Amino acid sequence: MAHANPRTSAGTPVPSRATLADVAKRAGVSRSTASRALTGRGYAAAEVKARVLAAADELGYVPDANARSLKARRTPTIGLLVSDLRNPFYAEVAAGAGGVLRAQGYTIVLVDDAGSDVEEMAAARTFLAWRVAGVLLTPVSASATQFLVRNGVPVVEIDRQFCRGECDAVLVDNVTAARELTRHLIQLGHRRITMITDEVEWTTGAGRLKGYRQALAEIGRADAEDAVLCCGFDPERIEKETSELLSRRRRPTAVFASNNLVAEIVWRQATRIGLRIPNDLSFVAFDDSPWMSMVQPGITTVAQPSEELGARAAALLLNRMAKPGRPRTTRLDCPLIQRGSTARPARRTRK
Amino acid sequence: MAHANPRTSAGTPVPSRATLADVAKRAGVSRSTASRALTGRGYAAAEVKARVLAAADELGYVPDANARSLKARRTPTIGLLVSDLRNPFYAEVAAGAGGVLRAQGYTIVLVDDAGSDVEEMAAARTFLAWRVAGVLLTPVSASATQFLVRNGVPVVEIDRQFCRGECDAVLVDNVTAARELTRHLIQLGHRRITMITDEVEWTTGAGRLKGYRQALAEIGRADAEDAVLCCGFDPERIEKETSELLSRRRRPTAVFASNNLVAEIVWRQATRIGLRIPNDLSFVAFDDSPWMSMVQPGITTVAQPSEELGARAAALLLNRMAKPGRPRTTRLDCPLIQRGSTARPARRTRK
DNA sequence: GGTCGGGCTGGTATCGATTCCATACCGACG
DNA sequence: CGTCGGTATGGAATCGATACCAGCCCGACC
Repeated sequence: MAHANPRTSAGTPVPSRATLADVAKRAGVSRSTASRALTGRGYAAAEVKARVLAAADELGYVPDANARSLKARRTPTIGLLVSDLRNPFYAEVAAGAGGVLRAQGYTIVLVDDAGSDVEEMAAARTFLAWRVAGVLLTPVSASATQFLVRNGVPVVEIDRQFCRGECDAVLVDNVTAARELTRHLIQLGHRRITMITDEVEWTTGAGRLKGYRQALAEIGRADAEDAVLCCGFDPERIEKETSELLSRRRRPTAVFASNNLVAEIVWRQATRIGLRIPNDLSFVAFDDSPWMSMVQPGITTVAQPSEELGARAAALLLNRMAKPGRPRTTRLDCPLIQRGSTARPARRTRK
Repeated sequence: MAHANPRTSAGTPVPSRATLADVAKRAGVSRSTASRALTGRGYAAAEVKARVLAAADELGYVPDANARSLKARRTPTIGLLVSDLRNPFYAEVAAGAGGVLRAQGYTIVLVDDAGSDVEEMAAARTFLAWRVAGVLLTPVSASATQFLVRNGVPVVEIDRQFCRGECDAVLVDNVTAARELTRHLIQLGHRRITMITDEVEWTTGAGRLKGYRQALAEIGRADAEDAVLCCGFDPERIEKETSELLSRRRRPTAVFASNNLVAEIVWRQATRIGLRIPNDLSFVAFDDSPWMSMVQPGITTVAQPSEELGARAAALLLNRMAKPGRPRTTRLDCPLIQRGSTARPARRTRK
């Protein structure tokens, strides 16, 4: 249903607060004058201005943002849609964006869509209803973005891209980073490298897969398609398939986890099974996460500049709101961080 | 300045979108009828209703939340104020609250105040301006809460409490949990246990300190006040003082980190110095964090039910909005999670 | 002295949705 | 036949802030 009324809220109406009219009356001027005195737009005699300001202070007047937005048909508000706040990656993206936006006087309306495209679409409707000035999102489908763009809302896709050419995007260079990471393993002498990933369809999964393949192609191993373990998003399934993979007699000498969630599961399984890293298994991950620098040995990763991703996206959005133009895609680099989880493969794997 | 105009937003007004009047005209009815047909309040003939619904769909009508809120003088929106989204604790609180609120049709306005009371107060003004139906916050001072309460906004304090008796709160039982944690160390035979904390003034720091002291008092060691290292919030200072403490000849046999931030720093210093946990040093922390179950050995902690903290606070807020009443404080338990970071103290420390 | 223009103020329409009220129609019933 | 109750609809006021416009005063300048 397209217009199910968004739950007309609960509770009682807020207790009446001072309005502009109250301030005006107390200062003995008209609403127009009070407005001018408070906003500083238009003429207001210094003496009158002081009186109005004083009246406002005494009444604890706080202008009603809804009324203001209604009249202005524009709100100093940005919609922010992420997939899962509990994942440090998204939390940092949100923090990065929040810093920039708050500094510019914008308020954030936050929605966590739990990775569901239905929730994502619902959030898009909410944003539109609030007439937000722009939207930042880590998309899980194309539809929400398209819906917003069609309705004239500036949108910036973050981390993943579903609507290339239709809106701005701030991504990381998944291909290059994944290639570097894989090359690193290859240089150490690894040949049986399995990539474990949840998906290979989105720009993230696809890009990382591509980089991984490129590196393998450089040593003539492009055909090793069976070396990719794509498990979907269900943690239990990832757990099961990983465990199965690592328990094989002829298991890979190195694994490449495609993001921090997968990495955590893989690492736990490897540890549980008793594989010593890096002696028995080299381990790399895409997307640095706090624990990766704390476990022993530390995990070799490419670090996504997650906070910067959010900050850049916010800056780009503000720019785009100021002056429309052709959509641009920004791609940030992910530095390779070498820690102790990678080493030469053990000799026993030689045939 | 009380009324600095909240940056009158940037950018151009949103492109005009379909309004209720457009829908009404298209369906050949009045705005009143269209409104009744869409909201379902009041009479509307089935045939007319269908026509209005169709018109709305065709026009892609999305009701303006600002206009609606203005008229209703109430918005289905909750303000959420946390100290640092990058800290998993706050991220989880936010996620927990978000789940409950979204399910009830509420939208979240999020502010991250970076632990600053100035930002906190600014956020309170923003919330008031938006006429939010209620506010959830992890306070860093009393003023924002008091300001909101005085203005009739239902508030729930989370994790910390500055306004006891003035508003609801959802906390954890800091005293009991800290006592349990300390007792655990004592039972293992530790006598020189240092608590490392950033603050001892807020209900969190104070409560944890109290529990720690209670446990020590049970074995007649209540006087060991010098055993508390209170370092403030600056990471470098915590680092320096911790490092100094752990490098002493006669260092404690166990340390108790008062939260996950402090714990991370302490743990890193201990590791850097080369102390083996738990052989050279037993280590416990308040506030479980993902890395604590991944490092070897895992860290013994009391786990704050952070997500539940958020969810319960949200539920409590909704309740309070529905029917006002005396403020209530809910206290959740923190289960002790024993991992490998605690053991009997080494014999060398006997005198 | 009359006109001009700048400083300043208040009245009023407006943003979009909701809601109260007046009106109108219909069948049923006294 | 007149009236009543229930269904249905449109007109108009309202929420709070803003902005346009008309109009005022006053000094300056021709």
